[in-house]
Amino acid sequence: MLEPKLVHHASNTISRGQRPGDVRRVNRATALELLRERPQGRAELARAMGLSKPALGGLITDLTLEGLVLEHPPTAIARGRHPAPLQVNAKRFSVLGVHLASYGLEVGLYDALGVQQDVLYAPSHVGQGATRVLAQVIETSRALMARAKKLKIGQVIALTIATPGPLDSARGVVLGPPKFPDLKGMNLKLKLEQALGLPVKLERDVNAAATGHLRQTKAGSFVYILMTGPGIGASVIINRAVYRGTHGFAGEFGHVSLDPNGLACPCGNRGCLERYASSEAIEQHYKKRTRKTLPIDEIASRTRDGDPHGLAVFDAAGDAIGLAAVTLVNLFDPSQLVLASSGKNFTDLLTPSLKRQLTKRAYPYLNLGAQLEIENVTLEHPVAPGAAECVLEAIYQGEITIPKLKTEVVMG
Amino acid sequence: MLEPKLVHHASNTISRGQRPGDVRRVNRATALELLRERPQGRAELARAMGLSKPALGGLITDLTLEGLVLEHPPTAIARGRHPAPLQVNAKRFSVLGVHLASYGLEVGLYDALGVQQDVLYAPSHVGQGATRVLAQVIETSRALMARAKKLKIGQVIALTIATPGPLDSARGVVLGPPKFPDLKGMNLKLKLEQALGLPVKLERDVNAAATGHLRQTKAGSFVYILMTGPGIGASVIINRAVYRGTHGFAGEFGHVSLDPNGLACPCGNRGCLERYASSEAIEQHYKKRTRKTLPIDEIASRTRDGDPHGLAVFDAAGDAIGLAAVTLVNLFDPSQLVLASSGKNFTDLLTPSLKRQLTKRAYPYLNLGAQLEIENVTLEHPVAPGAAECVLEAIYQGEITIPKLKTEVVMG
DNA sequence: TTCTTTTGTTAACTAAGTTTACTATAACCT
DNA sequence: AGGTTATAGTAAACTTAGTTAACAAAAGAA
Repeated sequence: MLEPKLVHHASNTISRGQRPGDVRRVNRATALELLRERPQGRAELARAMGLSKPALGGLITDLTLEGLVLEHPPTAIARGRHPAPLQVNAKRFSVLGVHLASYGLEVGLYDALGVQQDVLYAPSHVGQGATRVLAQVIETSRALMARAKKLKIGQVIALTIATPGPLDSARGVVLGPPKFPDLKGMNLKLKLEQALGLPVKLERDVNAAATGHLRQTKAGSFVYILMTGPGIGASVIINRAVYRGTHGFAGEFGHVSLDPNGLACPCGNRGCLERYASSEAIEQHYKKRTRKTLPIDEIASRTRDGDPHGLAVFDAAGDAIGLAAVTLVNLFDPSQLVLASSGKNFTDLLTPSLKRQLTKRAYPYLNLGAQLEIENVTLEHPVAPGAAECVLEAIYQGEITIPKLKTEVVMG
Repeated sequence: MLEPKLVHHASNTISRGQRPGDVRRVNRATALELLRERPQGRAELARAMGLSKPALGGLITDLTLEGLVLEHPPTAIARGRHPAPLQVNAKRFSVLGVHLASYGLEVGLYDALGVQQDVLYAPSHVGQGATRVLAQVIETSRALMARAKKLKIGQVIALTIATPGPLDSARGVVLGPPKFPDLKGMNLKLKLEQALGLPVKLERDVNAAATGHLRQTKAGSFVYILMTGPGIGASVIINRAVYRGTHGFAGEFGHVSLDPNGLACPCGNRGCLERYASSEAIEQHYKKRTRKTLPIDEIASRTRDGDPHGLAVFDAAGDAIGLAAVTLVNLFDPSQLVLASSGKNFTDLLTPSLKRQLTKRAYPYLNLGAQLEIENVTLEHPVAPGAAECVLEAIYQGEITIPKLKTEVVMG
């Protein structure tokens, strides 16, 4: 058995001092985040941030000079002088969001606000070797970048590639997974950066999807659960940031064991949730009951039409996820559970039994399970836009630098 | 069934702007933390914090004027001018750490460095009603404060009371637990503040113990597991801070379910870890095997002498904790697992089987379980000093204000 | 037209850093 | 003994990025 030397990544907690520059960096990022949520005037933004109007004014002047923020003519709202709405310049630059899944590849082009402008899908070459897969990713990305030039949109400046874990996000190396071993050990980040000439971030598919969800919600802490074919992954969001754990492996929800003597799982454990409640497991259970091999979408659609076998298998899967979720709630105490699936969403079929288990078993003494909010994500492709959101976040936080505008303002 | 309205506490993530004052607050706290770890000179501290020497000098001048930091005559170390060692003034003030357990009460007196100066134990009055328990806590604390006056030590300025959860730490209200219902609904914080005239913090016993452990370790993220009589609680430490979850209920490790159809637990779930592996469960299992009713300490001691029944029951308990820990590792990916028990430590008897389960079942693909570090805490009373550490942290971070010195320096 | 309200800017001030230069020690080496 | 070198701490001038107070600009209301 190989024994990879695991590296600790979680913020090394260097007790460092702060300087005035840190203040500016934080305020800059905060201002951009708030403006991305909703365009607004200087005064309103200053209030939202708890800063004085002059301080915020200066910040905006900087951002405007960099071309990141645009000012529009005032619009009538209320009494008094009308605010000049500031908004993030959607065309200042653009990014790619890449979703490399075992079943296929999706590359999307997104403007600076994260709105999709173009997208390309490609059938999977997984199983044909790492070189082939890598080439496919590079080709598709280049194709999209070529098409981007014809659109009136800012230059592509960075990308995130999202793929199933485990990964070493910091170094950009793919470490697995057992079921998708082609890329194992490849430094995907480095190869892509060299081939495309752009900064690249590597991210777990679930974390990307959850990051995308952050744009849609105001909740600060939640658990995002993504069901993709054979797997069930979770992303734990704490204070609006992905919680990664020491090695970046946090959130392996699919391997919560429901039965220590249950079915063996390639992960090495037994009775893992994935074996009972993943899309593939649901398909298998349905087949066992009906002798029919149907894709999950079809099973879901029949279930909505009242198919009792469908109801039974979804109910059982919901029970299983519910049991695992009880553990999750006991350990994390999240405010919300977000359920997503790739492809047509079917998680709403899981929620009744899931909710039942939670109500019955998660701290009933305090009614915790009953009060837990459950949200179903209806997006069919949550990962690629989420990947885009990951780079955007890095860009707006100043981790990735934005190339300067040519029309630079020079002081006389 | 009562349905308490749960309040979300987890940092409300108000996207607030930063000001220069925030910089100072952070740097001040960081400097004190580093000095608490080890006395050192200005230059060294400046390097550790990444600040310039003059900046740090100013910070120290402030702290010295407040009496929080003392400067000692230089001591020979190396070549060049010798640094004047700065250290936190242990006698500037003192605090109380209170551990209210179902089996008894412990109140300790700690100096500003967290070193115990005095301690009082009292037999439990739990079961005799909330008023009685409260009176006992107040009496014992007053007694210790009276004794403190005779010691040459700073004034007692605050205290933390640690008790089993669930709690509403922010408001200071005890919400449970099922097994220790006397105080349910009482605002312990408020009552103690009124009776003792000091700021009071209420904290989960496990969180207090884990906070205490933070002083002993450099690890940034770990899970601290505390076995107390009937319960097994965990405190999740992320970036050297307790992770609380949305309502402050994170870390209910004892209620990870090992078997959805297992033994019923008062928590409402079935097959909870506590029912298999708590000290009380171990005692019961031992009794079942041997017909002897012995306290856990005695069983542990016999096990060390080779008692096969003891070996068997500890092994089984370690297996159970190991299974639950696999889930914990899958979800949190901690760097370390810290095991503690109140009373004579016996967790070393659990580690062999625990480690075995982890190695076998926690991400064997990446050898995660095998590489997870397990640490046994040998302290017999980890909670009270941990409680003291909680207040100290709050004080040094500026959340609790330190009364001014009488010998105030006044500018001419 | 004038009043009121709200936005955004200007000017002067404050907080808390940084850099550069200097002084104070102390060890080491002729 | 006295210069050299290394290190610690302080002083002065400067920089960054806030704050407050005052005011100009814009727009609806009286």
